[in-house]
Amino acid sequence: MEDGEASTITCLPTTKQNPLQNPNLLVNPKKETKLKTPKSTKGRQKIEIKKIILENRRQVTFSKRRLGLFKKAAELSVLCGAQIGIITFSRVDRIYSFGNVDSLIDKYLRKTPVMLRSHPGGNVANGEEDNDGLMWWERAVESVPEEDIEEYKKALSVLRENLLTRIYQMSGDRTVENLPAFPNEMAMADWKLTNENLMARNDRGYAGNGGDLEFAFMSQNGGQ
Amino acid sequence: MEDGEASTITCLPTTKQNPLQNPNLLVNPKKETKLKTPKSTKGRQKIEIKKIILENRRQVTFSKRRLGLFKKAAELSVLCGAQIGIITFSRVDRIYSFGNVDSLIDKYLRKTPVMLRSHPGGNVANGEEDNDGLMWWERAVESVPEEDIEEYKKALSVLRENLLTRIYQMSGDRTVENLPAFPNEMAMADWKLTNENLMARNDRGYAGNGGDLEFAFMSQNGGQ
DNA sequence: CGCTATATATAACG
DNA sequence: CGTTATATATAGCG
Repeated sequence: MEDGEASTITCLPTTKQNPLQNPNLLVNPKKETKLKTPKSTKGRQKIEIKKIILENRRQVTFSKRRLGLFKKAAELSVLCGAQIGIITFSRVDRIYSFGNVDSLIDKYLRKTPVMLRSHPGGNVANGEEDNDGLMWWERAVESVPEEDIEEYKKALSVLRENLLTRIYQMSGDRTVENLPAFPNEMAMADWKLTNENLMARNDRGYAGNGGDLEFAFMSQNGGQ
Repeated sequence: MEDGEASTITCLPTTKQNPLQNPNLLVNPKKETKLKTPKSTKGRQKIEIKKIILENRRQVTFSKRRLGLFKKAAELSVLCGAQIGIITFSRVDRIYSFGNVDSLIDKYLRKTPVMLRSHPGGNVANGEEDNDGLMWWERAVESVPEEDIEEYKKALSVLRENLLTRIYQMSGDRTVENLPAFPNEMAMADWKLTNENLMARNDRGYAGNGGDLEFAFMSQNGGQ
């Protein structure tokens, strides 16, 4: 990324011309005797996407790629005006995050059906706002009337439980697109196949699947 | 945008013969008429990391890059055994997530210092476990003794408040490396350094819908 | 969506 | 951490 020149189209040979060509390349690449290839490095080698064993090497890779990932995220974020958040836990539980994680988490949780399910008997979709148009979980704890505190406690508990449940409910990866309904176990462990159709479909499309949509905090965007 | 600086092929390859030159270029290095070798495509063009205006184009880019991002994440996840979660909200609030988001969110929230700070007077670092080695916020709400319920409520409230605060406190990106206890701002600076104003609008006002609060707690690294 | 020509990301190696 | 040689990701287009 750190190119130094904003080269637009200029009158240059379309192909890379490199003044700093490698010696051996300048020579006739064809016939070669035992002249050793002075290639300074082997360059980027193809690697298999399997867990890197060497602790050390893995660490390095983690650093590099994490940075790369974040960079990509940043670009995507600005190119398309999207909000992106990334949370990463290294093996030692060190947290590396990117973006307004907190904000996104909140947004995510709100849109996630799980929370709704936790609601102590009530249909949020019906708009069961009590106070200032805020949903029960949005209200400050203090505002919860004493008589409802029991329910509130229960709700919180269930919420956490549900969350945890869902956690173990799936492992591998998951690429779920939006959720008018419940996150469907979908494609996960696909990319394990190879780095081919890693996350393939999943995009666009499953709007009325399960149909067990019980929550409706859906965004009001119409959209595009 | 389509534009084109059509003035592309006006120049001749100034280079001396590059042995590895593109075939079509090899054919006629000289001024050419309209012989069919128009290079099927212009190939990947360098783009500026600025918000893409054309709705259509942006959509395409979003799809492609999102996929790429997720793929990278998947690879990183496997290569180094790290847990990665990505949440993405498109402009229209469509959620695209990758990984065990729920799990990570939970983990994230638990490790967040904010929560610790929210503890009604207590130093978690000291290991103030009450019940089964669980921290107060890990215990089911029901397990909170009646006499502590007030404190508990208060704590929850503060927690929420802190979260909210932190949300607005920062924008753009942040790469915080977590610590067992309190977080410490760091890497972010470097990141930003390397990538100039890459990110800028990770967060736009989505304040129009009555409450975009989020969880966030402080960013205590006051020290730093 | 699939292609192609390039822009980028990075595995190896000081 | 900086370099180098390659493996990948993708912008532009049909």
